[in-house]
Amino acid sequence: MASSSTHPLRHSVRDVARLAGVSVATVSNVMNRPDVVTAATQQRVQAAMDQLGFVRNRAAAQLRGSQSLSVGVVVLDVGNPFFTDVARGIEDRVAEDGGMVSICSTDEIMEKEARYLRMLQEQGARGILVIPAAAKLRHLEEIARRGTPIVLLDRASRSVDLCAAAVDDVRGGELAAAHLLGLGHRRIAFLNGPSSIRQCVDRRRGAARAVRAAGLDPDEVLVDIQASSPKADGAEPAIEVLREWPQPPTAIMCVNDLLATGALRALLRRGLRVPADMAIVGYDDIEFVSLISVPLTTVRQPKYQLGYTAADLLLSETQPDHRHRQVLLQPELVVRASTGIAQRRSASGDADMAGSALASSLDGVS
Amino acid sequence: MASSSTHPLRHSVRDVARLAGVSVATVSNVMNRPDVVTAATQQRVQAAMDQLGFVRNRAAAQLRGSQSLSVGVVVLDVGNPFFTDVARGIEDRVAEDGGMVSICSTDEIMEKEARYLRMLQEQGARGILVIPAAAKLRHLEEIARRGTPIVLLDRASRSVDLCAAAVDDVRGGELAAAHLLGLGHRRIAFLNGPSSIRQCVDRRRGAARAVRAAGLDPDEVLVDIQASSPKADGAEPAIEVLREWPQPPTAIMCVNDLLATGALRALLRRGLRVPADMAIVGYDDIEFVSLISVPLTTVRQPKYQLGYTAADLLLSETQPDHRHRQVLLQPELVVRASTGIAQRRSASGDADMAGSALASSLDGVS
DNA sequence: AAGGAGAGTTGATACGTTACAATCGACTGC
DNA sequence: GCAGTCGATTGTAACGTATCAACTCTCCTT
Repeated sequence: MASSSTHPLRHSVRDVARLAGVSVATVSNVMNRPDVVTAATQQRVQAAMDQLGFVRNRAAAQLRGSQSLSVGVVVLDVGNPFFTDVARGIEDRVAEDGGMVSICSTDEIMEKEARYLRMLQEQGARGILVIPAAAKLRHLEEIARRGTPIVLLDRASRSVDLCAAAVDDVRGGELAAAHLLGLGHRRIAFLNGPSSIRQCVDRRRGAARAVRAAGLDPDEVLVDIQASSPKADGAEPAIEVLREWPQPPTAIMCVNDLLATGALRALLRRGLRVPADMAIVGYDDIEFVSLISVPLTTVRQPKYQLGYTAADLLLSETQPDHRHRQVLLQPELVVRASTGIAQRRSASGDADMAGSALASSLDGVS
Repeated sequence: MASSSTHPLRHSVRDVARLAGVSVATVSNVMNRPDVVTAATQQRVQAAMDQLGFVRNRAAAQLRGSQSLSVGVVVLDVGNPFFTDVARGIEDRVAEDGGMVSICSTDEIMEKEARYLRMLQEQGARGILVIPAAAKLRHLEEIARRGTPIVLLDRASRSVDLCAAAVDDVRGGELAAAHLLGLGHRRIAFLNGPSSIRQCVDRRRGAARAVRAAGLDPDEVLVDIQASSPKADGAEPAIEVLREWPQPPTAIMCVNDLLATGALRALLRRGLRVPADMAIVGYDDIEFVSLISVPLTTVRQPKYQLGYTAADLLLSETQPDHRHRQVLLQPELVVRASTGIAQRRSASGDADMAGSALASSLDGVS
C-alpha cells in the first residue's frame, strides 16, 4: 500500500484517496483549499489521513510550483551571541508565516558562503538573509535577480538594489561619546578594533560626530588606541600604552564589551577605581556585563528586532508592489556603574587629577 | 528558454542539454556520476551550465528519490548559549556531508514542537536532532519508524530505541562535589533549580554519589537550598536562608553558572570573602565566568562535541548495519579562584570558623 | 418541464530530475 | 573480418503533488 521506496512506511495522496473513496484532487483540495470541499468529505479524508499517518511530500509540492518553507540565514557564526539573538528574531517572524530557518555559518570563508548560497538557491529557499563576508555584493544581486530574494543583514548599502536592515553604528558611537561628554569628560580614549571592520569605523565616526556636536575638536578630545585582539585580553597592552601619555584620558570608550571587560580588569589590577579614576563605556550589552564587579555602561543593539525586521522585509519581497527598502534601527544607551552618575568636570581640572591617578598607579605597577 | 514560471530566469537540465548538444541524461550524469562522462563532454556541459547560470532543482531531485540536504534541530531556544554551541557542532558535522541545518526553537511549547517535527518530516529531512519538550517519546519513535531518523540530544533514555548523545550530568555533579570534598569541605549547600528538570536532579545525584564515595553521609554533608528562579537573582533569597542555619556550610555548589554568579554577588555584598569564607562552584562554564571579579570554578560541558557527536550518530543512521547507540560524553572540572587552592580543613575546625564568618556578616546586613 | 446556474468532484497533465535499460560505436581477440 | 566487449551516451518512465478544465448533480428560475 505504501508507495515510496525510500521511506518504507510512507503513503501518498493516492493511498489516502483510495481509502477515503475520493480522487487525489479532492485530497489535495482538502489540504490546500478546504473551502471548496464539503465538510463531510473533508472529515472523511482527514480520517483516512490520520489512519494512514499521511505526511505530505513537500518536495513534490514545491516541484509543482509552491514555495519552499525555509528561509536561509547566512552569517559569520551562529555561535556568536550577536547572531544568536538576531537568528531568534528571524525565526519568530518566519514561523509566523509557517516557515523555518536554515542556519549557515560561513566563518567568513568565501567558499563556504558560496556553497551555502548555492545550496539555498537549489533548495528553492523562500529567500536569504545574509551578512556578506566580502565587500562585493554583485553575486548577491545576481542571486536576487534569479528569483531568490536577498536581504542584507546589519549592512546597509546605497550602491546595491536590495532590501537591508541594519543597526545604526554611527549613532551608537555618538550616543556613547555624547554620554561621556555630558559627564564632563574632555579627553577620551577610543579602544578600537581593526579598521577593516565596518562596525569599528562607524562607531569611531559616531564618536567624532558627538564631539563636534558638543562644539569641540575630535582631534583633541579623542585619542585612538588599538586593541591587540578583539577579545578581552586585547585590552591589556592598550591600557599599558596610556602611561606614556603626557595628558591621559579620563574615560575609555571601547568598540565592544569584551574589550571593555578587559580594560576594566586591567585598570582594577593597576589599582585604579572605575569610574572615579577612569570611566568605561562598552558596546553590545552582552548578557553578563551587568553582572561583573563594575556593571558596564554600554550601547545595546536591538538584535532581536533586527532579525525580526529583516525577516519581515524578506517575506514582503513576494508582494507584487514590492520596492526594496533599507531599514536602519536605532541602538540604545544603557547607563550603569562604569561611568558613574553625571558630574561636571572642568576640562583641565578634575580630569587632570584623574589623569595623574592613572599615571602614578601605572608607575606603581609596571 | 527558461522553463519554470515561479522563477522567471531559471533554466532546467533540458535547457542545458540543448545548449551543450547532449541529452538530459548526460547533464544529470555530469552532476551525479561524472566518472561515466568523457572529460570533453563534461567540459561542454559545464560551460553550458555556467553560461545559463543553471542551478539544479533539489525538490525535483529529492522527489526522484535522493536525500534532502537538511537536518532538523529541534531545541528549546536557539538563543540559549548552551544550544548555540551545540548547534555549531551539529552544523559543522552536517556540513562535512554537504548538508545544512534547520533550526527550530520550541520554547517548550508542545504544539510548536509538533508543528516543527511535522514540517521536517514533510520536507523529507535527513533526520532530526531533538531535545524533547516532554517526557513522552512515543511520537518520536513513531517518526523514526516512519523513516525520519531521530537522535535524542542531551537526554539519554533506556526505555526508547533511539540514538542519543548526552553529557553525563551525574558525573558532572560528582566532579564538582568531589572537588569540594577534596578541599576539605564537609558541609556543602546545593543551590538547586526545579526538580522537574532532569539536569537538576542528575547533578544533585552526582553530588550525593561523590559524598558516599568519600565515605560520608550525603544527608549530613549536603544541604539543599532552592533558587527562586534559575537566573542570577534567583540566588539572593536562597543565600538569605543560610543565616537561619545552626551549622552553616562552607561551600555552595550551584546547579548552573548564572546562579553561582548571583550567589557570589550576594556573598560579596554581605562582606564575605570568596573562597576564604565560602567556596563556590558553578556549572556550565559559560563564557564570562572567567572574567568576573572572582573567576568561578565550574563544570564544563563538551557542548560543541555533543552537537558534533549527535549529528554523527544521525548521519550514520542511513547505513544498513546501523544499530542505535547512546553516547554519554564526559564533563570536565575547571578549577578557578572561587574555590581557592587545595587546603585541608578539619570537619569542625576551620569550617566552623568560616561558618561563623557567614553568620556574623549576615547579621550585619539583613 | 426545460434550461441554467452553481457547487463538488474528478481525470489528466506538468513540474525537473534521476536511473535504468537500451543503443551506438569503436575496439579487442581470435 | 567477425563475434564479443566495453565505454559513452540517450530515451523514457517514474517520483507525489497541484491545478485546471471538464464533468456530474442538485436545485432554482422561468
